[in-house]
Amino acid sequence: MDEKYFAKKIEDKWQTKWRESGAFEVEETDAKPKFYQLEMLPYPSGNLHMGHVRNYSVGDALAWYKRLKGFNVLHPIGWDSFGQPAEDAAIKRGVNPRDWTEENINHMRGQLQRLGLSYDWRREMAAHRPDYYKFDQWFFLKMYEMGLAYKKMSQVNWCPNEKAVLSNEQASGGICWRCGWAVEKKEIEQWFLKTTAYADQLLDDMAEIEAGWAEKVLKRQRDWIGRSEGAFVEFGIRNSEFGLKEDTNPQSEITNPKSVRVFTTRIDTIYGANAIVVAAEHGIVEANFANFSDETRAVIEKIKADKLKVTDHEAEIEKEGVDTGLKAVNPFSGEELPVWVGNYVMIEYGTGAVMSVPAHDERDFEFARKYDLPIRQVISEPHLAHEHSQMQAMALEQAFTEYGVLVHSDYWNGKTSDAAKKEMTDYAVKHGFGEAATTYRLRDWGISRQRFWGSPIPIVYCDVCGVVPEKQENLPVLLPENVTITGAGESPLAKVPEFVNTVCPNCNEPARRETDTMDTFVDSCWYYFRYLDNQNSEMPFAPEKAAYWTPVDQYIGGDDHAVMHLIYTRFWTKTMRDMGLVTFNEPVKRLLTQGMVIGETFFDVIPNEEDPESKGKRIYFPPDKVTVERDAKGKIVSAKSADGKELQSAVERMSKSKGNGVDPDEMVEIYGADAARLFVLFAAPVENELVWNEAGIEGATRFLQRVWRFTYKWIQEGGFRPLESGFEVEGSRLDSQEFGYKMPSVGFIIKGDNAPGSTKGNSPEVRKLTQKTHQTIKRVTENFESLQFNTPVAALMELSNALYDFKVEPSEANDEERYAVRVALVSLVLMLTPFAPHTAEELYAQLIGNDQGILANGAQFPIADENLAKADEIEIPVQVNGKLRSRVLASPEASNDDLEKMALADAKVAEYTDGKQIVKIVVVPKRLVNIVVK
RNA sequence: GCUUGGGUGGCGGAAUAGGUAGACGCACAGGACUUAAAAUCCUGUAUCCUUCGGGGUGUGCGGGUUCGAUUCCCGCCCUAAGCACCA
Repeated sequence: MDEKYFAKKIEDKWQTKWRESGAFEVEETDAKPKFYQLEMLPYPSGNLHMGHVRNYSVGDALAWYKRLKGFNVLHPIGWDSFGQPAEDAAIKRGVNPRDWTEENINHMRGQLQRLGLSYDWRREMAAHRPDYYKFDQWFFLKMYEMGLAYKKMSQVNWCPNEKAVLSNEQASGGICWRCGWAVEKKEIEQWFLKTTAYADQLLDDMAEIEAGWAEKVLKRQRDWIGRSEGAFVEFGIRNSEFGLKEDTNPQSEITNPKSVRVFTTRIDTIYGANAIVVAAEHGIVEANFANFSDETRAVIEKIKADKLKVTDHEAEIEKEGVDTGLKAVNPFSGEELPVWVGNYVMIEYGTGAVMSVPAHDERDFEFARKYDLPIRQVISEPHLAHEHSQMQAMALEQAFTEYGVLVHSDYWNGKTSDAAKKEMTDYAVKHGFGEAATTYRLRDWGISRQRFWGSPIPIVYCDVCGVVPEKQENLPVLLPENVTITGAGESPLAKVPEFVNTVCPNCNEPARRETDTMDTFVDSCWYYFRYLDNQNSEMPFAPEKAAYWTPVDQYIGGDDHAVMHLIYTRFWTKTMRDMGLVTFNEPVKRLLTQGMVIGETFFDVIPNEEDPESKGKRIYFPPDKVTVERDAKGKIVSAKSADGKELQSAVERMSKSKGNGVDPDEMVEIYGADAARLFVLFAAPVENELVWNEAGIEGATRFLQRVWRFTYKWIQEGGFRPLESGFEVEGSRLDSQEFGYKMPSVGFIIKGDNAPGSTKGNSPEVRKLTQKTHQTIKRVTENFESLQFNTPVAALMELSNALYDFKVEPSEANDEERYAVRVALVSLVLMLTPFAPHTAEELYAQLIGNDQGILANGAQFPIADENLAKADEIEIPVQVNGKLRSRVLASPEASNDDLEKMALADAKVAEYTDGKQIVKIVVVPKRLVNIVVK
């Protein structure tokens, strides 16, 4: 054993050993319970960043913990390797996206391996390889068969100059990223997956995972799905010349060309309706458009045009509208209402038409204020109901959106909102002008992308047969090689004749392929099922393998994926269940969302007034090129660039472009993988943001070195020489029931009823150390079970400090002392494994005298012995009137009476109680005594 | 604007279930070792007062419940994230 701790040396050694022995390679077995530990797979951008390091360090710690707890742990990794950056690199630099991606994967795989992450590398998958995307296509065809994939018109961002479809990022700010032209919306036909068919299941099945998912994630998903219960109500149209051309209400089953159907969650407010407001695209507008005045038409055209503008979602859009002159009839009151077009009504949601009730809806209120429409209160707070019913009009300052009691509502007066909602809906149904309805915010998932670097959608267009799905046996539909990608034009594949021109799978006549590729979120929907069976060329995976390994026991990733990815993959699982591939509803039992890693940034803001496009843009400076002055508290006073320019600073998400990224390779080079990983886990709770601070990592190194030095000293100075008397000694490993894990030998093993480690020991020091050992085991175990990673590191540091406090020289230590140290040290090393596996492996090897490795030796996570963890004496604080005045030492078994007596007998306490009347004494067993005096 | 988290030393953060606030680490200061430095080891470090025994205050602010509140309740302030016309 080296006297000094050389991180690089032991990390190389153990990484090689693990690889050669296949230490983390697993297969299905009934011998152990399974545990599927999964982390979100990286996009192969070229370099690992600290966010990855954090994510994978947490996952690896859990994987190791579960292994040491006797589980058969599946811990795989792969690559989310389709996507825009590869294509952008191809456009900008003319590289082949495939080569670019493969190179990046090779580099990043090396980075992961240098971190010593315990993956089963045989199971690696990459989305861009045909053996994977073949099954994206396989799934698409299945969904097409099931009626879950369909085509419809939909909007994309469109650059009229480049004639190219842009992603949201490329259209950021409403201008094309390449040429700067104003981006427009354009309607093209695209493929959709029917996520809405599972809206209710996506909501209701949350009950199954509530215990393991953070509430904030579930809440965001609930909001995203946005189920609202309400009613459709039909308003007759009095002077509509043409009526509706067709039923424009996709969710409706009642069609009446002479009416407008609205969706409302507040049918109880219907007597307060002052208008019907419809979207500009609504059928009733189209049908009567010719009859409208020029001004009306102009407003409607403007509203439509505004909707095609790409805007940043920041600014609140001012309400705008126009009275069409059409008249609707409130089916409850018979009152005639004007029909308006309003820019705040969305054609995509509900029926594209609302009843405007300004008194009880904020948007309608704002609209009514602007156009001076009447505002009538029909819901009142219960205690004001009588008063309100006497008044004709109420001057409301703002909309009253709460539930209450109905007023000015004829027959329904006095009813509560709850009761009225139900009864009025029933009434509408009975009279044929309405029905109960549920609507969702969730839209079907548009998966068409007009890009090259994705999985081709396996559809063929035939002049004879129409839309024809490719045959399963013809999969994969391969991406062509050697395509020049320019970024201009509709879809890169459309310009590759060898790809486009094909024959119809149905009639063998010439036909054309679909040239759109799939959204990369498709790849990440089911990748973790591919790990189970990544060589399978017939099926995405064998259902038996899924039955063994899935659902995923623990998933870890950033909460930026709380909605999209995690909803899509839940949706996908439900379709796989309906295909008979899996038998459960939910793919992930427990989800841990980790916070971002952030760092200080320095930048200059462009004040340029003349060029409005670049105004306000930030130019970032790398922190190491910035001269920073800080005050005594460490706050930045000033920051200057090399040429003396005053810079602003902030704390932001790490990224290359901001110059505040930290290179994991550099960290590993300087401090070692173990120290870097240990620090990342120790620095902050996983859910929190982690502000990167270089200084802290030295603390992690220091801790590992302390453990190393202690072990070295005790081994070198004979602390673990055979015991001298009273104990049976063996030369090989042996299970020690007392400790729940194997206590292997360094020349000795203790056995027998009178072994000192199985008692508390005789000297106070030994008792204290033994106690600390078992208390630490208890704490660390509890922390792992509740997914805390910073506190167990603190506990291990305490145990290490306790060993340093144990002031006995190894050469002079007696059997009892040496045994206690050994138990503490082996426990410490085993508990350190999840955080610093290389160091732990090496220390363990030194302690037991063989190099086979922790897992091969069958070592397990230590188990705490409650009896040994218990303290002989505990300190009981004594309060007088709630203020801490003294402490007394008592046995943990001391009765309340004993504690009370001891407290009263205490001299310090007496100072505060003398001459006062004792009103009450509160005794909390094992906790404290509080004496209340007057 | 709405929703949900979060406010604890110079900093990151601890504190089962209402029961000793500040574990552990960083940073800083002092000491030991050394020719010296680094490393290491030891000591101290919420704050104010102190006759050095100790005492007062303190978990964003104001109130409440309780023998006792960082923890529970009410009101407010600040902050981060998400959503943003979803009827």
